[in-house]
Amino acid sequence: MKKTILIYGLSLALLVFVLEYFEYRFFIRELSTELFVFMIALTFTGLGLWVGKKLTNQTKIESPPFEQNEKAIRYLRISERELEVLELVAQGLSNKQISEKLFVSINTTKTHLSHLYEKLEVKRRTQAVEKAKSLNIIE
Amino acid sequence: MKKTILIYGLSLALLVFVLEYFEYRFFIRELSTELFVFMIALTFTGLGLWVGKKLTNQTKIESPPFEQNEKAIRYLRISERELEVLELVAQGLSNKQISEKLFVSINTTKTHLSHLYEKLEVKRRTQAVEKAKSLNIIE
DNA sequence: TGCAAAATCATACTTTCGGGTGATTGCTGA
DNA sequence: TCAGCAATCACCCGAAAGTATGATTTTGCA
Repeated sequence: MKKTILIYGLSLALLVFVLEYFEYRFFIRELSTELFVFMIALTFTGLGLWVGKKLTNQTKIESPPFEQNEKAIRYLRISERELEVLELVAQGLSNKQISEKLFVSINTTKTHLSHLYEKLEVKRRTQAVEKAKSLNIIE
Repeated sequence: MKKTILIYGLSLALLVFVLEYFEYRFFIRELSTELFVFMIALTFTGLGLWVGKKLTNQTKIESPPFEQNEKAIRYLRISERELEVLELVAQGLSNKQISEKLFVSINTTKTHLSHLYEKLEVKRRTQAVEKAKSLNIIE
């Protein structure tokens, strides 16, 4: 990334110095204004594209980011606790294991799950996980 | 995408006309050459970045490719039929539904599943789906 | 302060899953 | 040709999951 920025800066500086060196007035009078502006614009659009590509490539390789769809969660009225249960279900835990992890009874876990099924409009835990993932509610 | 290109073209044209209209020479003499070039360069670098972002976003949304890990399938000795069952499980279907879809008895489905659990070294269908996805055995 | 959610738990009942065992058929490679 | 595997099915049992209903406590917000 630093390299990218460096190259970009150097290109910019280079352009300025080249213009100075070769008497920029000459260019301006020989070529039309439009053409002059065009050249700079095109060059730096290209540079911008290139820089953008470099940057996005790097950031995308470094971190494939997951952003939770909070709108969906709010819209479906899924509570904090329900979300916790959902995440554990997605990890393949049984109701018993979930209960132990959250320090509640198995009945509580089952209640949360029932509510989740209603809200997600599904019948089984596997479907709940599927749907939640497709809605970006869980990773 | 067309919109993006359109906006880019319009911006470019706009710059030219604005310069013409306001007597570009005035600007050039008032500001230094470096600054003038800088402004155009920065503007169009920004535009380039923006255009690049628009374009890459589109191409990336269009093609999220999935390539099945056949090596893993072979290594784990997962059969054709088992894979079919696995895919349906991942879609959240019950054993009964899977059996109906594959035109076999529920017992057959259960047998396939048992074998899958052994091969994937898991205990439950949710875990099987999890593991299979992490191994790129299924989408 | 008071109400509506949310969180908790219980009991009872049904359905689905998963494990174990065993059997038949058909294909394939040594 | 025979061993081995894949695919099919059956039966049984216990565990896990899911449904229904009802109750109590906590809590956030108007």
